[in-house]
Amino acid sequence: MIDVQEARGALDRVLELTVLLGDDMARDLERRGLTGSRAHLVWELHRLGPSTQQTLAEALGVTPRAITGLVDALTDRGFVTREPHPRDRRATLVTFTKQGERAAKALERDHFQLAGRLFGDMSASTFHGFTRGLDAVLARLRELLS
Amino acid sequence: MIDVQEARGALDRVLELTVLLGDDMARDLERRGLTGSRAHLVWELHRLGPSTQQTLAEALGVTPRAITGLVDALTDRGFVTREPHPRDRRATLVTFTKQGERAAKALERDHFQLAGRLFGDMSASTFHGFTRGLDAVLARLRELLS
DNA sequence: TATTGTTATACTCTATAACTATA
DNA sequence: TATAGTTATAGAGTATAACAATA
Repeated sequence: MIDVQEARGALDRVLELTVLLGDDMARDLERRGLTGSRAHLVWELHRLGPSTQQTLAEALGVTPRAITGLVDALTDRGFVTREPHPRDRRATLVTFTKQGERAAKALERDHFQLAGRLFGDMSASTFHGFTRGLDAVLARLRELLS
Repeated sequence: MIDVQEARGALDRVLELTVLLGDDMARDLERRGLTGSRAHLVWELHRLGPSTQQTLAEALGVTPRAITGLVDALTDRGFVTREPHPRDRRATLVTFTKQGERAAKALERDHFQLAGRLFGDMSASTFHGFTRGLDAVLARLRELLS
């Protein structure tokens, strides 16, 4: 249905969007004293509550070893602590400090704010046209990757 | 105009799109023996023709030191060579080998193919609704980052 | 003096493999 | 035996700073 050149133009703009979005979010994270990977851990910990490093490894899709490094860095910077697991002495429960809690809530606020900035002023018809196409592309991509 | 929760849902799906797109492209690159950063250099070199490392540093938005590392890796793997600059003995011209040329063309083909897979089967109205919203979001984002 | 690309050093993120303590 | 998390080691990407060769 769609011309190849037109499709390519759309893909290029989608890729530009991913780059700019990454830049914008990295800017926020730097202000919060977080890198992308550390923020991802904070985000998931906020979603899951106090968690073992195994659980976090699965949530982030990285090895347990990578979690050790991220938790070390977040501990050094005062965002989280390692607490003993109440029923398994092999495991630790990664837990927010007050500062970590505040940072997680700030990420949440930044996220809402960004959503508002990107879409808040859009007309309903433009917005729904966009999300309709977006869902179609997402469905295609999930199919390609499965 | 748009509800905050709806906007957030759209942002989440855009972020999911960036992740899946990254996964899909990384899969192609691995097949070509390239990492993301090295492929980016190959892509720009294809666009620019034989270039100094300074030029590539500006094109990729990284420091000259990072280019040294990428060119070292691409040279070791047979994608590019460092040729003397004809008029400036300080500089080198990074130049494709036959293999590098083939890889660049393969990236181009993969790119078109991905565009076709994502958008090719889309109805014209869905496609144009999508690109209209996409352009609006891009414009917003450029504004935010400027 | 300024520029090109390098070496030196450091930080971040990631992986695999071997190991310790515990289950 | 299996699991949780560590140490050891390695590779990739990036940055700043000091330096050599050349402009």
